[in-house]
Amino acid sequence: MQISEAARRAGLTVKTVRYYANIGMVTPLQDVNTGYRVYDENDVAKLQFVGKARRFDFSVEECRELLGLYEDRNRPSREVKALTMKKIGEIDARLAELQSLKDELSNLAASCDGDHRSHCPILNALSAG
Amino acid sequence: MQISEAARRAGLTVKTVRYYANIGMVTPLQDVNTGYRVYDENDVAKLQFVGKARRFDFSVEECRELLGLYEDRNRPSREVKALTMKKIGEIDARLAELQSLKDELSNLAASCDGDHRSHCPILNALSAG
DNA sequence: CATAAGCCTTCCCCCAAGGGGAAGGTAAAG
DNA sequence: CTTTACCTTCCCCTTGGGGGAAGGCTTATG
Repeated sequence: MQISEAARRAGLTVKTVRYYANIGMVTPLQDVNTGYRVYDENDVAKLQFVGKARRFDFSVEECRELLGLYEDRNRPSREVKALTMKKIGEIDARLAELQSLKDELSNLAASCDGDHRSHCPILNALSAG
Repeated sequence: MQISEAARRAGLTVKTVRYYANIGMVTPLQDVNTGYRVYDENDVAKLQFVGKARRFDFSVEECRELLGLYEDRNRPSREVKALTMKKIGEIDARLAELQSLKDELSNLAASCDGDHRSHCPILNALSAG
């Protein structure tokens, strides 16, 4: 099939699929005459896999790694789990960071009247050394 | 003072301070002879303000807006509060998204033995349509 | 036959928010 | 006089593609 159908079936944009081909992540055959990329079922499966992993916040490089593990029928599940746990750790760290930011901003917002007057504890806090 | 001292006092890198000058956010005077940027106390205060707002996850454009409000002695505190509430909303949305991702990944990780064998529910989930 | 539609290709610039480093000017100190 | 430590501009790099130009292919229609 052509790239647009592969993209549609994987739930990705054509640009994205072409990008994955360019970086060597999902590499279809290429028609010698037309230069068109030709995707098969296996390519579509890989595209879906990567799309899903991306939605799980795995980076493109991590997706490449997962894809390698996915294609290696004999890899230990340990490796996949380790990558997943690492990602969970990163998400945890980001959650804590964002929660802390939210708490501080909430405190500031609560202390600001938010009316027509100019007095503003938020700006005061931002400008305090 | 020169840019390195301004950067040091604001807790920013020289690159960052120069960048803020280039995009017109904190614009110091420039020595006609040497071409050196010359910062005064007010510039440093603005740099500190922006640095703090950036740490609160405000984008550079939002910082520019906050800085405008900060410099307008007569603006209603309503405007600042609105920007802050908007940012809190964005953080909330990201928190929910990350929490959901974490839950899903945690479920997957829990179902995977993570041993030397190749059976891996994580990969199976990623490859499932 | 001409041409328009609808695919496809490569190529280049764009985003945020700077980081890294080269090439070159300036100033103060030894 | 030269070293050292500043400073400047300029350009490429990052992530994960998006937007669009210029051009090639095939097919359908007038």
